[in-house]
Amino acid sequence: MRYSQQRELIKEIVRGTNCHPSADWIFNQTKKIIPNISLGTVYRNLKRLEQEGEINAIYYENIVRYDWNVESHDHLKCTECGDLIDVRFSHDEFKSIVKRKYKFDANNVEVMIIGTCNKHAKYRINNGK
Amino acid sequence: MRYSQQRELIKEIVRGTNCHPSADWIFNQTKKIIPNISLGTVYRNLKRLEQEGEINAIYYENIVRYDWNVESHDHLKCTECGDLIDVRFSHDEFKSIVKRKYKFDANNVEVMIIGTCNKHAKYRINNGK
DNA sequence: ATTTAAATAGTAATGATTATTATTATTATT
DNA sequence: AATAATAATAATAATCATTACTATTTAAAT
Repeated sequence: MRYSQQRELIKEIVRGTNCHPSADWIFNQTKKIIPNISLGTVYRNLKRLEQEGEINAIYYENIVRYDWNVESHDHLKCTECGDLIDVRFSHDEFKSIVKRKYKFDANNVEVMIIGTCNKHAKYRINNGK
Repeated sequence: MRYSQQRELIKEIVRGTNCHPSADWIFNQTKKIIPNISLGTVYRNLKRLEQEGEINAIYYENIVRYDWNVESHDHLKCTECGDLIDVRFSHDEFKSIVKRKYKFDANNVEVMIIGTCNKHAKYRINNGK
């Protein structure tokens, strides 16, 4: 694969944030450095980087989000602020259950936990200092 | 809510299949009965039926799929044929872990297991009769 | 039967993503 | 270093799922 400064920048941006950004957010960041970069370039390179295992893609709802964390992991999605939070569960039990009961060969398990994160707790208990 | 034959038909169609259909598939089925039904009507009613808990929506990738099964459950997605298969796991452990470690209140857990279903097994072992 | 408002059909608009194409830039070759 | 070959880009159009809009129809209350 041939070098391109656009692709390097895109990779750097994804690796430099914990916010699980969308293509559009990444596009806006890249424009600050390369003002005439094209949105198609961002999409093409994100897909490419994902295929090569350089970054991770999260497919949930109608938007693809990207993640520098390429290790197998799961997410908490807060319905109040939309944030995604990385978590890690073992999937071995799921894999062995579906193999045994359904003869289904699992490559990947994606767990999305929907709820509200600690920023939005309604009733805080004051335990004193 | 006022009666409409369109909505009744849509509900019947979703409840009458195990194929986790998209809005477009449902639209094509309804057209066989009500030829001039509108795609917007299908989308509007699917959303409505979901909000009322009459049917279930599955948000994965860039398409919404519907399911008559409104009990909490999970899915196996076959990358060969695209089929979704219903499975049921307990989510209690996940919920208690994220509550304890992240102070995250989980309402819902969605597990999607990606792999290949038994229809596509390459090497069948013949154990004899 | 008349009225009222909810629901529809038909169509336009939106938002995310992908495809197309002429131009530009990287890398290999002379 | 100049040239050639071709991969990658910018700019734009197209696509696909979904939502919004609006005039008309229809269920149901009076």
